[in-house]
Amino acid sequence: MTSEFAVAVHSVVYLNQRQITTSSEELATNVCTNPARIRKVMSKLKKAGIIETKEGLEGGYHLIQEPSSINLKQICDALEVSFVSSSWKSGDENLPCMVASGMSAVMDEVYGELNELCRNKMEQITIKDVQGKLISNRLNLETMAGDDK
Amino acid sequence: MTSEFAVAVHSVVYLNQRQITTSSEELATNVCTNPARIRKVMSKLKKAGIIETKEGLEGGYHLIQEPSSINLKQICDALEVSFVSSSWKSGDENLPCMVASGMSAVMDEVYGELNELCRNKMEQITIKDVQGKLISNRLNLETMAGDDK
DNA sequence: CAAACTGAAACCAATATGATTACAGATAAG
DNA sequence: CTTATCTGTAATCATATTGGTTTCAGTTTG
Repeated sequence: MTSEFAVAVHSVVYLNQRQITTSSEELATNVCTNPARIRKVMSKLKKAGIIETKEGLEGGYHLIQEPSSINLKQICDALEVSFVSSSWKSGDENLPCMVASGMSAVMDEVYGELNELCRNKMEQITIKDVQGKLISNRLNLETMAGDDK
Repeated sequence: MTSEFAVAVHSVVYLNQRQITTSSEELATNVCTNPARIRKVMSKLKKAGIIETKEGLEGGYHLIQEPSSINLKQICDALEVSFVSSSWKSGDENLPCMVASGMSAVMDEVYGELNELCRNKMEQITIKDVQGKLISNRLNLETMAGDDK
């Protein structure tokens, strides 16, 4: 699976924390990738109405939705992410054997179902939830460190 | 995602249809891949107790479970398949920013949950079900062809 | 023991993924 | 109205992942 989804979620969380218009370069530094990739991903989020962009001097990206109303399904749909898929196909449509000619279609159906399942799960997680996970992970880490003393 | 899972499911369905000990070469021809890959996948299914192998002359693979009692979770567990995952990580653990340092762990958690979801779904589909899908797809195709006349 | 198979590893080729570079178009500051 | 700074987008390059090929030791049967 491509990691555009991670880039997008990370960027949105960062934008939510910054609260001000942020350039692709600053985002790239935080995400640890390059500005062009950030721009490619963010332009899709813009088309989906999740963020707004501003070109020119002092331009960049900013959120236009509340973190509690943005869910991860909106993001994966905006990017047309496929969580489960495979480009390699087993068998061959033209072989005179039901198994050889039909299995790849059946597997595609299976992958499609799994993908739907994932998308539905993503609908239940918001950016606010992700921020919550970040914070609780951070607290756990600090607690662990404390235990060492 | 790697396509070992497709190779395994395809092979098991074929074994179920053949009912006799089948060589890696015959399986490779049906799956459209090479015998070495078949052997690599099948040796894992053997360790999981799904198939039996026979070395030497007239050797090969055969099922040792009923198609209705083999589910796809058994197969993906045998292969240690990860349906949803990403090797690329956003951010960097060492950056002094909660988002940059913590997002990749959060995304890994998310991917892990999705993977569990997929594995649970796979538990509900048996090899017999897959064979059923194959047959119904085949029937649909024939019906479509009939409509054309 | 000879033939036909699996098991496993090393190596090669093709494909997919991310990085880099470049440039046109937009916008704000002066 | 010109310049600097930003996005949007595409082309190209580098690297990583994935699947294919080859090889050989070990097993089993005739």
